[in-house]
Amino acid sequence: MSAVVRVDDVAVTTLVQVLKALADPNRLRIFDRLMSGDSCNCELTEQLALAPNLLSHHLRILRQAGLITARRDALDGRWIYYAVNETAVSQYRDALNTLLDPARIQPRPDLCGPEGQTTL
Amino acid sequence: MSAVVRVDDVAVTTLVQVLKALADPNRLRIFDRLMSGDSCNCELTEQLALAPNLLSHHLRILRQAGLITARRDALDGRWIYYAVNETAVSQYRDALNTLLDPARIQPRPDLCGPEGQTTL
DNA sequence: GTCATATTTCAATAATCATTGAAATAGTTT
DNA sequence: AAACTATTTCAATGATTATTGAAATATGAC
Repeated sequence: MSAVVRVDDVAVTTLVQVLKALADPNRLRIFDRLMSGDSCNCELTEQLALAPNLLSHHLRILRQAGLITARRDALDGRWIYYAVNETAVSQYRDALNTLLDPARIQPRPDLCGPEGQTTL
Repeated sequence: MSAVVRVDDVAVTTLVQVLKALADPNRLRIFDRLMSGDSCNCELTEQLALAPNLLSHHLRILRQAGLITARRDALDGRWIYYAVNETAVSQYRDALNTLLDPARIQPRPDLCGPEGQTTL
């Protein structure tokens, strides 16, 4: 029992998309900022010293990965607030926890090379 | 107290390198295979249906990110076994756990747009 | 030494992606 | 309506990177 857990079960494609979204210095900083609370494009533009259109590009990638969400200001619809998608983030956290779980590391006595034949 | 934790503290560059290393379908599968025990190039070539030199390329990136290690067969040095670097993986797991920790998500009443002015 | 094996490195191509500046969209104000 | 504002989309460029085939390295067998 306790079949070997493979990441294929957790959908490689989805996980790769999330990892790719975070595997960029600018996006990692954007995401980390959003963990400290919602923010709009203009605010991030100031804090991170990036062009608004570049911000918009990175925000879209984070959104397509499901990491963040967008909503318009209730009083002035020109502002768009970005926020961390808590449920998705928790889900991805669990997936990465499984992927990197040291308990999953298996011993390997039957190596394919000559060394693996010694105990046979 | 409880200063806002930023990922800058955990070295953005290192984390990006690790995320980049895993943000590829082939490398994610390679890493997941190695979680099931050490393996050599030839074995991965079969299992993943990739060219040996391509495997070698991806294995190097995983190694440069600190995720895996390499050692030669004790009896026949032509074989090279790759294995997950347990201490590094645990460390990266902790870092990602912090990055994606839902408890870090902060409320944001003072939004930069008009909506944030309502309660003032 | 030569030959065979496991793997890596090199060089080139193809694809992906970050960045930039200009134009377009959506919303507000007057 | 026009003028203004926040943001996005578009098109183009430059940089990175995955992939491929050929050559090189390293080790062991003869």
